[in-house]
Amino acid sequence: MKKYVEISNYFRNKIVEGKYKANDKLPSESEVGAKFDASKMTVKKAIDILVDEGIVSKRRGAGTFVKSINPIEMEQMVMANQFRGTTALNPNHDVTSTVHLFETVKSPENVASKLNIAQNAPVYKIERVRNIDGKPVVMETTYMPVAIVPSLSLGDVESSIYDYLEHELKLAISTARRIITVRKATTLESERLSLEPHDPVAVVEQVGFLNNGSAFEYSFSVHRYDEYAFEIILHRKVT
Amino acid sequence: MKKYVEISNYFRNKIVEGKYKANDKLPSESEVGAKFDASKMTVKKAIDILVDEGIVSKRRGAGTFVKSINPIEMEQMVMANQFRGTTALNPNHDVTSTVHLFETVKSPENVASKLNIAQNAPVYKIERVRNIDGKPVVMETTYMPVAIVPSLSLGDVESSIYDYLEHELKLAISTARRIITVRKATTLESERLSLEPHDPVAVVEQVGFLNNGSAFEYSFSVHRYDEYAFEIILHRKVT
DNA sequence: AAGTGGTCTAGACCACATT
DNA sequence: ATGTGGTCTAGACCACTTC
Repeated sequence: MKKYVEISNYFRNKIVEGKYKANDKLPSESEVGAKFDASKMTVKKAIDILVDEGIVSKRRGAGTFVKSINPIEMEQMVMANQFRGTTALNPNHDVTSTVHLFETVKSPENVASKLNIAQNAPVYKIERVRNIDGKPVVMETTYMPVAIVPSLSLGDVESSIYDYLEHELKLAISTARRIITVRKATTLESERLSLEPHDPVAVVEQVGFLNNGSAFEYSFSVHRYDEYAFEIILHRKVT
Repeated sequence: MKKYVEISNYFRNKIVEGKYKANDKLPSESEVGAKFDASKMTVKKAIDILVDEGIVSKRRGAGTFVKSINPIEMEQMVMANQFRGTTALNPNHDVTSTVHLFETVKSPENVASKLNIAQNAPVYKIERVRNIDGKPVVMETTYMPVAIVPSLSLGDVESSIYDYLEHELKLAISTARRIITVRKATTLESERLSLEPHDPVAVVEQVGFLNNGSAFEYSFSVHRYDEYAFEIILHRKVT
C-alpha cells in the first residue's frame, strides 16, 4: 500500500465517521509525518487528495480544516467524481441495452475531428438505448475507430463496451472530456425514451481517451430529464 | 515565478502552438530537469498539471505523450475547469441583474443542512435574473449566511456578489460542489426567462466554500436550455 | 517569535515498458 | 538491459498566520 494513500484514507475515514467534525483542525504536517513515519512531501501529497475531494481546505500559516459539510453530504461526496459506464454505476439494478444500429461507416468530418483521425477512416457507429430495470433512460450514439477497437461484436455492444475494452483488449481508459447541454427531445428520441414530444433531455457529449493518449470514443448521450444528475467538485484557479 | 508553473507553461505553450503534435513524446523527466535545472519532483509536478488539464498522458516505463486532440479543441480545453460567476465568464458581454427578491429570512431546514448552520439562523434570500446583452439567461435563487456576509447591499446584489465577497470582505472563495439536473420550467421561470411554458431548463445546484472551509453560498440556478453548456475533464480513478 | 503549509533539492529504490 | 515514470526521504528555505 502506498503510504500517501494510507494516510489520506486514515483521515478521510476519521472525517466521514465524524471523529473530525466541521471546522476542526487536522494535525499539522509535521505531526502527521511523525505519526506515520513519513516525510513532509508524502504527507502533503496525502492531504492534497482530500483537498481535491473537497472535504478539507488548507490555509498556509494556519493549518488544515474540515469543511462545513454535514456528515450525510460528506459520504455522498466521497463517492462522487469517478467516471464509469452506466453498468458500473448501477450495480443493484438490471442494466440492459437495446441496440438500434451497429455498423461500420466512413468517419464523417465532425467525428474525425473529435477523434483526431483521418476523415473517412472506418469507425463503428452504434446507437443503443440503455434501460435500467426495464425503463429506457438514455439513448447513446457512439463512434469508435475500428483501428483501435478491432472486432467489436454485437454481444459486447449489448452488454458493456467498457468491459470489452478493458478486459478483452486490455486497453486502459484514462480520461474523458464531457460537455453537458440541454434541449428538447426530437421525435425519435421521445419515442425511444418513452417521453412526450419536446420533453427536456440532457445531452452529454463525450470524448474518451486511453492512457496512451488516443481518443477511442466519441459519443452523444441523450438522457431522460428525470433520470439524470451530474455532480462535480470545482476548484478555483487563483492564478 | 514558481518553477513548476514555468515548466508546465513552457510545454503547454509548445503543445497549443503545435510544436508538439498529437502522440508526440515529450522529453523524459530527467531531460526536462536538466534543461530547467530542476529536480525530478518538480518536473513531475509540472507535467502532472498538464495531465490534470487533459492535454497529455503519462505511462510509466514509456514516457509522456500529447493526447489526440486537434489544436482547436486543445485551446478550448486549456480554458476549461475553472469556476467563475456569470460576470467573469462573459467579459465581452453586458451582464446585468434584475433583482426580484432580496430579504433576510430564517434558514429553512434544507438550506441550513447544505450550509451546515443552525436551522433558523438568519440568511439572505436572493432571487435575481441575470441578463447577458439584455437577454435573460439564468434565474438564480441564492442563500447566504448573514454571519459570514454581513451588510450585503442591494447594489452588490445587482452587480456582482462575488466581487463584493472577494474585494470588499476579502473572503477567499476556494471550491464549489455542483449538481446539474434537467427539468421543465415552471410558470414563474418561463415568464422570467422569456420561455414557453414547459420548455427545458438546466438546474445547477451549488454549494460554495471559502478558503477556511465554511459554506458561504447555497444556490439554485435555472438556465435557459439554449444558453447553457458545461464542460469538464474527468479522470478515471484506478484504485 | 513560533508554527503552519508551499516549494525545491539530490538523491534513493521501485514498477513497468520497450528493445 | 536500459530507460521511463512513481514513490519516498531528510533536509532546506520561503510565505504566511497567529500570538
